[in-house]
Amino acid sequence: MTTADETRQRLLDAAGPLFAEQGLKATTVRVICDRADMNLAAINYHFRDKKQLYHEAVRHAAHCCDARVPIPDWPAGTPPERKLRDFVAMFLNRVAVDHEPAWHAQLLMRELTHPTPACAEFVRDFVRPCFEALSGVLRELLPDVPELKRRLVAFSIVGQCLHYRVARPVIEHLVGAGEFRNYGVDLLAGHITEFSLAAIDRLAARSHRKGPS
Amino acid sequence: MTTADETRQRLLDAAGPLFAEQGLKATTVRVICDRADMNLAAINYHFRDKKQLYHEAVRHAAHCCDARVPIPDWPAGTPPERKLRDFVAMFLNRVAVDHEPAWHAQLLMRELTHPTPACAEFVRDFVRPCFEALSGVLRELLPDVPELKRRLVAFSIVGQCLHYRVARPVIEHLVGAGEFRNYGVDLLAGHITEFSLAAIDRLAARSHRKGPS
DNA sequence: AAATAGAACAAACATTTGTTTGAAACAAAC
DNA sequence: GTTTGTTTCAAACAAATGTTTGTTCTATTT
Repeated sequence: MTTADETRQRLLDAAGPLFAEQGLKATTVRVICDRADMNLAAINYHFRDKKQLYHEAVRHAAHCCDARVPIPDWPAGTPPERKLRDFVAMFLNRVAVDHEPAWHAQLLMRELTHPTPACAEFVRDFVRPCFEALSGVLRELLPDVPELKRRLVAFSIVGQCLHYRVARPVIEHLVGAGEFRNYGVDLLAGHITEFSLAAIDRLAARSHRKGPS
Repeated sequence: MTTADETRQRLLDAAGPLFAEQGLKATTVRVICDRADMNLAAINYHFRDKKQLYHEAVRHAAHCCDARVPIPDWPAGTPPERKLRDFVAMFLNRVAVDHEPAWHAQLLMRELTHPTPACAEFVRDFVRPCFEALSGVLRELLPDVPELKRRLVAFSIVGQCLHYRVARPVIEHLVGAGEFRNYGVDLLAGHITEFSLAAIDRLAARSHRKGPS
């Protein structure tokens, strides 16, 4: 039965942007159904209730995000500097830049900053694999650095990337919408990679001077 | 009349944590008044309506944040590296670490990520002065770097700091609440300053090699 | 063609929500 | 002690909200 799945999709596509912008509680089922051109009872029929629809929207967003911008799988021998650049570009493509539909990344950011019960699954299936990939690259770049320090480096990198999504409205307000339009993925990825590699190089040099443990 | 101001404060203190955690729409006036041990009509009497109370809560949070952790005013001749370290520590103290009451920083972060009509004032009085202070320091550290590039460096720095507030729930989930407790202001400020100064040094060297414009 | 199961729909339901109202309590000024 | 202006309070109001219900429509099966 394809019609039921289509309806579910229509509801998800209508609810997604609203959930992403206003959150679960502030979004009403009436507005969702209006936008989806569906009857008011559709949500309770096709999903159990509003909460369940929200949960499925998060799952759907994570799945699409993952499928569209997969975590790179590098051939053996790829230099770790190259891997870092790829990772940053991938990460920016996931969260910072607006693909259509834009609500996927927005809803995931909401889950990051204001977790709901859907967050545990979101971290397990979406955040952690991403974080592990970066940790692997950093283990290559900073083999002799303690685990705690390496984590801080990882957070420095994802923090730089996420900032352009998380604080986007304020950044636009700050530098003007005109300049913000120049912040494409290539520019940002180039800057963040360069910035981070410089710092990593110095850390590596220092830890090497102190000697590998 | 001190009693009216006290009542306003009681309402603000009760509403603040709720607004910070759930946002304007998801927080009900009944819960606020319950927590403040006040009559249901108190909000509409002392503030015009719920929106106004929210707006005042943001204003109050920004004011307290500013007063408790002021932007440093360095004596002439302070080395810019030292200024950067001070700025990072100040910024982390403002947003990353929990002072009591914790809702001040949380509510401001909500305004950052999900702006309301209160945002314009928030950016003008709170965000921009902070950003200008950092820009000044960076002009000293990177005098020969184009404005755009310097802005990206600024965002890299505040992005690193903000990440520990914005993504705190997920970071805790990721590294465990035990390790997260180690992330004190000193540790984070040290790391972020070191990380950023390394990158800045390389940028300065490169721009100097190309020659000042 | 009749029967059946899945989907859509309008209407209604019980709560919840922000706000208003008019009276009561209170404190200060005359 | 009365008056005046301010603050508190219980009750009520209208609008909005998530969910349920019983019916109608539709397409597939028998």
